[in-house]
Amino acid sequence: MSSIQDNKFQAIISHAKEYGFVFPSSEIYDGLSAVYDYGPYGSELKKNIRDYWWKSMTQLHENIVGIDAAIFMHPTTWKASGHVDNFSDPMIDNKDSKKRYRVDHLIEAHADKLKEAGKEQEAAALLAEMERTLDKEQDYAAVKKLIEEFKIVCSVSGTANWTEIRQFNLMFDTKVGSVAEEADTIYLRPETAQGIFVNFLNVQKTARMKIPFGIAQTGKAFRNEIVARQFIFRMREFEQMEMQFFVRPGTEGEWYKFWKEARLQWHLSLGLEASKYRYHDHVKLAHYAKEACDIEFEFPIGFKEVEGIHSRGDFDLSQHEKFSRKKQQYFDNDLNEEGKPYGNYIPYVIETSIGLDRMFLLILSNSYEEETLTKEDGSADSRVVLHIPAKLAPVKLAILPLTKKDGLPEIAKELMNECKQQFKCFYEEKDAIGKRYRRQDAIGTPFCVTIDHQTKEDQTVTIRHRDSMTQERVPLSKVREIVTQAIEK
RNA sequence: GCGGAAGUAGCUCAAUUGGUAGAGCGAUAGCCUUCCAAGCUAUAGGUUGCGGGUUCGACCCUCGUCUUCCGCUCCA
Repeated sequence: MSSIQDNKFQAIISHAKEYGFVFPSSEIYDGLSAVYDYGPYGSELKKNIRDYWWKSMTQLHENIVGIDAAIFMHPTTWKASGHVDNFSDPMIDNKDSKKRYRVDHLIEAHADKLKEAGKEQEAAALLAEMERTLDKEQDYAAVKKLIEEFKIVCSVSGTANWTEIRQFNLMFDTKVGSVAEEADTIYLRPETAQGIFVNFLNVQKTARMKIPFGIAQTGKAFRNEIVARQFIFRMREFEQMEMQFFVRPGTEGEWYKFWKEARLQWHLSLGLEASKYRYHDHVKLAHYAKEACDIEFEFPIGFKEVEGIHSRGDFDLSQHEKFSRKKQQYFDNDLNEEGKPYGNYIPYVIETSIGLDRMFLLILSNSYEEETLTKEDGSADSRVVLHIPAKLAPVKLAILPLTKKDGLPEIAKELMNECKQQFKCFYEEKDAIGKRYRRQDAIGTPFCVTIDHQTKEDQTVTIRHRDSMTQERVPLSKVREIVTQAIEK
């Protein structure tokens, strides 16, 4: 990462705070690491991105419906999904090499060494002891002792200078039940997907969906990241926009291809440059995946994942069928080549999963520009402008009377009342007009309308375009239509 | 988690060898009525990150602590 890009990223973070897009969480208490709050303009932008996604999924696709599942889910959900077992391993660090190990891997590797050296009994004893202390009792002090007794050393530093054993748990947990002792531990969901899977049949039956069909959901998810940095790119609390698409087994390949292409098109539909996007196909796949790729975008901090498309097979539904003992099958009435119904099966799933906060950062960082201008008298000038796509901009139209006298504010307020029904407007009569334009540039408002003395004579106003800074004279009565057209484009 | 650097007004920065904090911008109110920031007046805003120590006296020296940034480590 170059220092220029680095500075740009810092500038964007500062701008986001200064203009009410993103604040560090709990800032007056020195902040909370890897958690951020969205301010007045940030929450508008975020909502607009979410709405645009939601509409493109559930309104433009007749075979996709939405749900809003709870963040709390039955704890068994996460056993079924693999999150409990696969992502909560005890870890230990070697203080000299700074290398971090999964404790079970470290001990198993040592046992293998013992076996190679012909000390079968010792190896067996070690593994048995690990099973008792680590897996059954989860007595980390005893496991640490075990490591010391067997003089297990780090393969890099060769020392046995270990930290305490710590559990790096992906999931946050909390207690359900008002009486503490009787309370059960439940988890804050680490992904929204499982809320869709456990409701698969509810949705399919009540909305009378036929395969292939999709279920979309947006919502918060929580992950205990080991290192959380890079602003809102990696947060402990974040929002996902996910769509799980259920298909007949055997057709997953073509649907994976379809969604891989369709999702990139969605990004490009916002007018973002294709050259800033690329696919990253996964070679090493997660435990649930058959095929997977990321859509990456060139952020100021380099190419980073914004969205993932995964072919999950029937892993999730099969797991839930196994753990819940409830059939998760779909009866397919369509006829196969032999003229018979396809019959019962567990559908395969193609997942599209995009991080709303990452999309927000994408829009923000890609929109940000420090422009150098030349004034009419030849002197240098500058402005900071956010080229946010009009349909996503927090404020669509600023209504500015040139002066606050002579009846201009009255006309402006009339226009305000007309337009605010339709889209977000901002009214301001203070300060020089140039200064007001700059303030709107800084929050990405695509249009400014100025009411002047001529307006009183011929009912026209100047409309000023953010990106080009050009102005045109238009009838007052056309303003609402012009803005509406631009944001629906 | 480890190593390095930094914390003074919303932002950018001042404050002579230690002598109880200032400016510009920004904000707010008013003046001016002007189509692309930086005209005039006034006002608000700081236990100098926090806590201890040294000192007659600490933004300044010292110790601890917290936070942020950079690098390493980890990452579904």
